[in-house]
Amino acid sequence: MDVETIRHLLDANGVKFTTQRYCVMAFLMESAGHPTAAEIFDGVNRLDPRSARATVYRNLRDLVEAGLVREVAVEGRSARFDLKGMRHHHFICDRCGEVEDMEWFNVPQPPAKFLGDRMVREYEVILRGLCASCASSAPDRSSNSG
Amino acid sequence: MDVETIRHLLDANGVKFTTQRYCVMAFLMESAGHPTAAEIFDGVNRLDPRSARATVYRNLRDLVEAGLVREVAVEGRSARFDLKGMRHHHFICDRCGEVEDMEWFNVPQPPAKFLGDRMVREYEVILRGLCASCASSAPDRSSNSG
DNA sequence: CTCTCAGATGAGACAGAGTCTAAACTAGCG
DNA sequence: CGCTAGTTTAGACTCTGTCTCATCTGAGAG
Repeated sequence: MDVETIRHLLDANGVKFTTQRYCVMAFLMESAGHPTAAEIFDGVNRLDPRSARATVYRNLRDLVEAGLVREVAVEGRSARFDLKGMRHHHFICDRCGEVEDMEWFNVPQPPAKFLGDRMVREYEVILRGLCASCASSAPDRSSNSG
Repeated sequence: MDVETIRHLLDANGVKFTTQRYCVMAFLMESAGHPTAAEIFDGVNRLDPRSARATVYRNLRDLVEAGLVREVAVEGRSARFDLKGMRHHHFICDRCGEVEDMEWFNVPQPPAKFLGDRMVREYEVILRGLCASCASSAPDRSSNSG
């Protein structure tokens, strides 16, 4: 990914360009799935140890604040991150915890009477179940649940 | 809440009845919102210190497994729990992190072509924005819009 | 290029959430 | 009551995420 593209993205969103921020953005862009902060830290430093853990976390937060990155909350362990580009829904696998993007399909806005005085900024559909690979290898859950 | 009602609920879902599980269920039933594990631990022991922290966490997990309780993940905060009775969507406040139930409204199933081989167990809509009380006291965020 | 300063980084201590273990306990049954 | 499988306890432990402050860096000015 072109350094200048990322520089512009950061700049346009009022975030100062730094090597460390570049690395986080670049990693997120190359990354197919939804890496956790730990995976991002790891991935960024795999190339060359150049970001402290605190920095990765701080930058992730700044990038979320700036609207460039989305944080996906998943039941269980740690937060997962996602470049905020195209709108999409999320599918979360019950078994392996993988988060997959689902192509955006339109969902009716909730009826106004349900909303009351709330101000909706965004919404998405969360689907849960078994991802393709877990579904195909799904034995059963009844024998002994781990 | 009637002890026997909870006993039956647990029994019907293959979960052994214990005082500690009763307390968690009872607390969840009385609880209006979506307490965190820590709040549940706290609430249960406010009556009388009768559950270790590990027990509360384990029971919460067991209850989720058994399908009696739902876990709601919130970005950047600890998990919140919710008695799984009526189907509903969730509204998460950007500012205060509060999770509110939204009355269930129908959402079209995602087009099959998007699903591929995934097996959907359930789905819900997550709405994000400002809850009624944060919206009314919202100063401004508009000076630099994201 | 060099100077300068606001803002960013690094290292590691720290805090909070959640898990694990082994010994003791209890629900449910006969 | 006594048995047994499953549960609870206490607290150490792991992991995720945050904080501090000395040091460093990006980028504009000269």
